[in-house]
Amino acid sequence: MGRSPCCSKEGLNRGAWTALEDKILTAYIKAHGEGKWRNLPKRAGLKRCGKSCRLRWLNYLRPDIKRGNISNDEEELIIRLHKLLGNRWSLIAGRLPGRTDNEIKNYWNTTLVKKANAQSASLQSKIKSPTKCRPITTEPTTVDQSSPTASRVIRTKATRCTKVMIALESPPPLELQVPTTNQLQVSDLSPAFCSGDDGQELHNLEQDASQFFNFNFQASNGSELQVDYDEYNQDLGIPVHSTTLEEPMFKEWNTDSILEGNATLDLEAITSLLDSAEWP
DNA sequence: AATATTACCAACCGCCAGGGA
DNA sequence: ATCCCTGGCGGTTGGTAATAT
Repeated sequence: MGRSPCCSKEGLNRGAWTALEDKILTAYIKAHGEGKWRNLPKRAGLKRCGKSCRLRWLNYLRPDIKRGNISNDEEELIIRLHKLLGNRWSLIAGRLPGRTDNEIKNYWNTTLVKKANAQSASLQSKIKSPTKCRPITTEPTTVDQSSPTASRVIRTKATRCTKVMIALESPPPLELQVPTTNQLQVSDLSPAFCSGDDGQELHNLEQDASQFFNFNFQASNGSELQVDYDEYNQDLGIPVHSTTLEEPMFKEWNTDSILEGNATLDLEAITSLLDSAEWP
């Protein structure tokens, strides 16, 4: 006997989410909170599997999701954590506020695997000829200026960021010490990369991290997130019910109210943990 | 300019663990 | 103790944009 599916898939929408579905899901969760995923689609009037709703919310719609490319610092952290934790994406993501396990998994599978392979190849060649040092080539950090509020179009398709636009008022880029080739090689073998003179790095990282969260998730004015249930339900061919989404429900929709007070990246603590002898 | 290939990422799938009945 | 439900996780797939030929 096979396992019963999480929900009946008949008549359900599949594939990319539409902007309207996103609005409905967002509004519903804002009003009723997360959880009860199985019942959520029916109650929200969505023709989606509950699992799909959960995934969409966690990976895309959550207001504390950090959009934009992975920074070099995050990348280094991912690499180090992956070394320690393996493919425990949720654990890794838990140490990178605003990043989802899916995003990190994708990033690893598409980008870092190649770098890791290149590194190991480099390491092997280094062992054969120790004088040859191949530094890790890090791609230039790009800044995706398309915040969730920057556009009303909710992109659900894969988008590649190839053009970099840096706003004049943007904070100066992180002045991280670029690790020397030797340091990288050492880090390749042990989690001791961050030991030593990285106090300033961590300070900068912390500052940078706080910038991630000090912005206000632009509380949508009611009209922008207003969901026309009637129209949507008619489109779906389901009975119209009178769900009213009150505008005030969006008033406190910002990261300050959603994130915990200490949600800023405690990279220092993370690094200390990684470097501590107690870490397995 | 057209076509083929590659890169990327959102979404899906199946399995598993924890908790409640 | 057992069963069932729910939520969560990691692997994989499919679609599309970008790039190469």
